Amino acid sequence: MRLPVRRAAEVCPVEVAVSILGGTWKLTLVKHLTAGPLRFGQLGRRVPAANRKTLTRALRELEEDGVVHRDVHAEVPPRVEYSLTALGGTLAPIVEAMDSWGADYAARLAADPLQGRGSSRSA
Amino acid sequence: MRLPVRRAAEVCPVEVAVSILGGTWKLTLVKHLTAGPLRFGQLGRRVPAANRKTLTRALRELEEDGVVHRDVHAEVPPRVEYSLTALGGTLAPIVEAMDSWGADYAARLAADPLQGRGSSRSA
DNA sequence: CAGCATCCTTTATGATACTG
DNA sequence: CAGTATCATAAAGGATGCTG
Repeated sequence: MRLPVRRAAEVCPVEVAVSILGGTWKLTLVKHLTAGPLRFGQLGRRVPAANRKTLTRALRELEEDGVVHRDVHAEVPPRVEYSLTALGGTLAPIVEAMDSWGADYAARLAADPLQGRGSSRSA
Repeated sequence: MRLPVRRAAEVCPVEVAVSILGGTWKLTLVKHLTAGPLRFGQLGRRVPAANRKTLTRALRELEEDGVVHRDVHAEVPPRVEYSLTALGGTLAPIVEAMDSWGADYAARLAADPLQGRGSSRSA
């Protein structure tokens, strides 16, 4: 459903960013990683609504897109640390802008529960 | 597939923004409307890759979410103008941030065509 | 012109259970 | 612990044709 990055690039630069970051949980994951590297389980506890498979897929795609680095430690039990790449670090302004906009939007919803469609899209 | 806004709000503010703006074409439409109101056909010509139905749906959802205003003129032939609401106008920083990030990303791709997955997601 | 109706395909996301 | 495998489902996005 999401545009391939190269095709998005032919349309509009914003669409490139959307195709890489638009997936559910992806920007939330990036946001949490902004504070520093986290293990798979730690990320999972920070985003309980996402199951392991979904989480794995999102992280793999972010990795393929060069946003996230995956560090597998050869230990038992396994330890896998995720961190932002240099490119991923450049997402900070986007994360901040969307975080504050989303917070404002949520505040409006709370103030006027009748506004917006709110439940027209499932999970 | 996309989270309902209210559920997203329980997870993370960034997820609220993603649920509203994450759909294909949506941020591109907002970007074009930043320059001023546009008619349906004008928007379509600016985003030729999206067909009428997809365009209509995206605009309706943006309208329901309070980002876009739809102005139907009682004329023949019909004239429908889309514009940003006040709330939609507050998206400018996000649009700018994602536009420049996407442009940088596309430039990297062009410089090193082997990087990224680029075609792992269809349209 | 700006849509809507219909039908279709893809795939994102999830539930659940198993494994090195 | 950090996954993978399998199966299921809804919904996003699209093609095409009709209409006030």
